[in-house]
Amino acid sequence: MKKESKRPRGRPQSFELDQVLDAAVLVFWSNGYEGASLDGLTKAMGINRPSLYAKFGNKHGLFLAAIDRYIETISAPQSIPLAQEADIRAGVAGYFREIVRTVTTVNRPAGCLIASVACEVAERDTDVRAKIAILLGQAEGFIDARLEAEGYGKDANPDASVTGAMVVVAGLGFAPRARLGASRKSLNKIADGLVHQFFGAG
Amino acid sequence: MKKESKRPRGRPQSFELDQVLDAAVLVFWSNGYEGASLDGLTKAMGINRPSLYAKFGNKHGLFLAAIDRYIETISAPQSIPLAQEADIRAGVAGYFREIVRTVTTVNRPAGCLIASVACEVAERDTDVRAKIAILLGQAEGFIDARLEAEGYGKDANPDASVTGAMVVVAGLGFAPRARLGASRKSLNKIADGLVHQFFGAG
DNA sequence: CCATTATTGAACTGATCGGTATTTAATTCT
DNA sequence: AGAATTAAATACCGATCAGTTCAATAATGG
Repeated sequence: MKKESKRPRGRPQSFELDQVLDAAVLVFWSNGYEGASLDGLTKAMGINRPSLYAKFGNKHGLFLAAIDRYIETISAPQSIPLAQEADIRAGVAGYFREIVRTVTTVNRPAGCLIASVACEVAERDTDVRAKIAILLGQAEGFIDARLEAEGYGKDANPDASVTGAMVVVAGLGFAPRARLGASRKSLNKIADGLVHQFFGAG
Repeated sequence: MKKESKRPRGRPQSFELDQVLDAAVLVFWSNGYEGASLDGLTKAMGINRPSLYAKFGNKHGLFLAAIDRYIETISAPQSIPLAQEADIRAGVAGYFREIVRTVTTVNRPAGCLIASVACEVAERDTDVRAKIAILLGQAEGFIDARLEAEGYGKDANPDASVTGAMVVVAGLGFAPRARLGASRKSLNKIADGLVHQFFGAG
């Protein structure tokens, strides 16, 4: 039998990891990577610099951890409809709707930490580039697998294996549009229009 | 009669405005706004700080001028097919092809100064946000106008007036995907697939 | 030659940058 | 109680940031 989690020896950590990461996510999301200062980060996270460095190594490590947290709490839920809706058409529709919802949620930065910030930084940060490329590749593969399982679009498109990539690229476009101030309503119309073009009147 | 542009009195300016702006474009394109330092900018532009400040006021003014230069030299040519191709289908196909070409040109930063950098900065820079929002609005309007003139898609889509916005959003997705390392070939397949979905087999 | 305008390069500003060293506080173990 | 351990808090580090000033110099027109 394992004894239940024993508390470590020294002074207990006074902050919740996920909680301070959520705060860091917001700062990076709004200010970008270089635009986010350690003062701003520590202030928002409610911890001191040494605690931050003990936990995450440096600013870059914190950024990577924040990206993981964002993927876990925000990106992954966007993909749930892809797996759970009855067919791939409804799945992509839900996927787009979730994206639109997150990129236009008020009292939060517009756009998407991945599409708006991480993809910008990816040009000069190979860690970030690799991480996000894998994430998008998974989404594409998942869509293509369901398409194949449903026998969908094989005849409707010159190359059926490109549909997942098409959906992902189109999905990436919502974030910059939202960052310029597009309304949720207008983006939802675009989302519905895209689904209509991809999968027909349904 | 006006006399032809008389040269000013003193020492002539030793740099070409467009030339130093092209250099600034590359620095911002690769490093982002906050990631671009005045040292890096002046070095790449080949001018000194006082010359830069005399010409552009400050870093932000230089960024706005660089965006204008980018629009003039790179974004605007992308839209030429929209006006010059025989029909809107070929126009959008050329538009996507041009976007893919620019976001994957080697020996230059990946992605797009507008979609990758300016849209990120737009979250905290109202000047940039307004400038880019107008630019995209024009592209959408132009596409919708041609669609209406050609009577295209009115019946194929729940709301014909959304097609321009759909095309622009999808077009915005190429830049982040390229920034993650997508090849020109793969993006061209996506571009062709999108045109196929939007306008049929053609 | 003179007046005018621009370039140059360096020095310099105060602020802020990312990152640390040091001390103090809170806890467990012996 | 006291030693050991871990984290928090303050203050601090050198470097770099955007932006400015200044004096010297260079190129033009009048």
